[in-house]
Amino acid sequence: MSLASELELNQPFDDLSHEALLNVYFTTSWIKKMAGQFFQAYGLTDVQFNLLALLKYQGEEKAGLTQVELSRMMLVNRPNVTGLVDRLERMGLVRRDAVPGDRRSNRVVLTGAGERKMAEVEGRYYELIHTMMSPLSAGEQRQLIGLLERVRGALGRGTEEPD
Amino acid sequence: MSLASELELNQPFDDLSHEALLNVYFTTSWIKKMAGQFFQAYGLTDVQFNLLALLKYQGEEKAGLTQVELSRMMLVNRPNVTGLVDRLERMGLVRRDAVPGDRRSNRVVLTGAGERKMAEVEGRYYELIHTMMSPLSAGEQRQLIGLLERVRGALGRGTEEPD
DNA sequence: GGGGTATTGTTTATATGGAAACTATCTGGA
DNA sequence: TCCAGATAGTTTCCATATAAACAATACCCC
Repeated sequence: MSLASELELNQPFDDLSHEALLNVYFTTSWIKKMAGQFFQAYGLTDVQFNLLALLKYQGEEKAGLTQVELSRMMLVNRPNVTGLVDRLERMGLVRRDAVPGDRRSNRVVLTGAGERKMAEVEGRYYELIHTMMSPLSAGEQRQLIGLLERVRGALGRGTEEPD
Repeated sequence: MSLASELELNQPFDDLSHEALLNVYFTTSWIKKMAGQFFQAYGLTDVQFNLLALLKYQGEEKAGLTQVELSRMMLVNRPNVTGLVDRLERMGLVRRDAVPGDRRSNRVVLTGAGERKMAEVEGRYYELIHTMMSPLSAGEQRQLIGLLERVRGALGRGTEEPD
C-alpha cells in the first residue's frame, strides 16, 4: 500500500524524491517499532541489542571496543555512547576495562551475563528480521541495498561528528 | 560503498536480510543528519518542519489538523505531539484553535509567522531532497518506493498505538 | 624535553521517541 | 436518562539523539 494511504493523507505526494525519502524514513520507523516490541520481552531496546552485537562480533579477539569505535560504528556521537554504556553497565551486561597504555580510553566488553543475554535473544531476532524482509527475494534485497548505497553516496558521507 | 566499509566494521555481514535492514536503518540516520544540519540555519528541526508541512498541505480548507490526526500522519504517539505542538506554539509558528462541538479537541493551525517560515524554508528543502535522491533516476526511485512498500506490507502495519 | 594540539570520555542542556496513567469529554445503548 | 465505554489531550518517566563545553591524557614537533 502506498505511503499516502497508510498515513491517510488528504492530499497525495506531489514530488517523487520526497515520496522516496519519506518511504525510507517511515520504513525505518516501522522496523524500529517492530524491533522495539520484540526486545521488550527481553528487557532490552533495539539500540542496546545493536551495541551488544557489535561487542560480540566486531571486538577483535574478545577485547571489546572503545567508546569512540562504538560511536563510529553506530553513527551516534560520543556523549550518546556514554549514556548507552552507563545503562548497560548498570544492567550488568557490559564492563568498562582499562586500556593499558592509554588512560583516556575504555574497552567496553561483554560480561558473562551479557553473553548469556545475547545467546538467549539473538536467534529469535534474526528470525524476526527474516520475517520482516521475507516479502523480498534475495535478488530484490540486494537491489534494495544497492539503491540505498547509491543514495548515501551523494555528497559524501561527510556527517562525521564535528564536535 | 558498502555499509560494512562505511562503518569500518572488522567483520563483514553474515546475513543478507540483516544487511538490507541495516541499510534502511542507516540511510535514514544519514538523511536525518543531513536534514538536521540544513534546518539548523532556520531554527527548526526536521520533525518540526514535517509537522508544519502537514499543516500547510494536509489541513482541509485551512482548518488545520487535530493532534490525533498529526499523531497518525507522523507515526508518533499522542504525548509526543503534545510536546511538539507546545514547542512550535512557544516559537509562535502554530496556534491551538478550539473545535466547536468537541471540547476535547484542538485544531492546530499555522500562524502568519508559521506560514512565512514555511515560505522561507520550503523551496530550499526540496532542493536538498532532490540533491540527496539525485543518484537515482526516476525509475529507480519508483523501484525503491515499491521495494519498501512491500517490506512494510509484511505482517501488516499493525503498529497502531496500543495506549 | 616541553608546549601546543588532538583525542577520549564526560557533563549539561534540549529535542524526539515510547508506555502508562490520568482528566475531560463525548457517544451509544439499556 | 444515565451510565459504560471510547476518545482527545496531558502528565510523568525513561531511552535515545544532538550540540557545546570541559578535564584528562596522549602525541607531535621544534
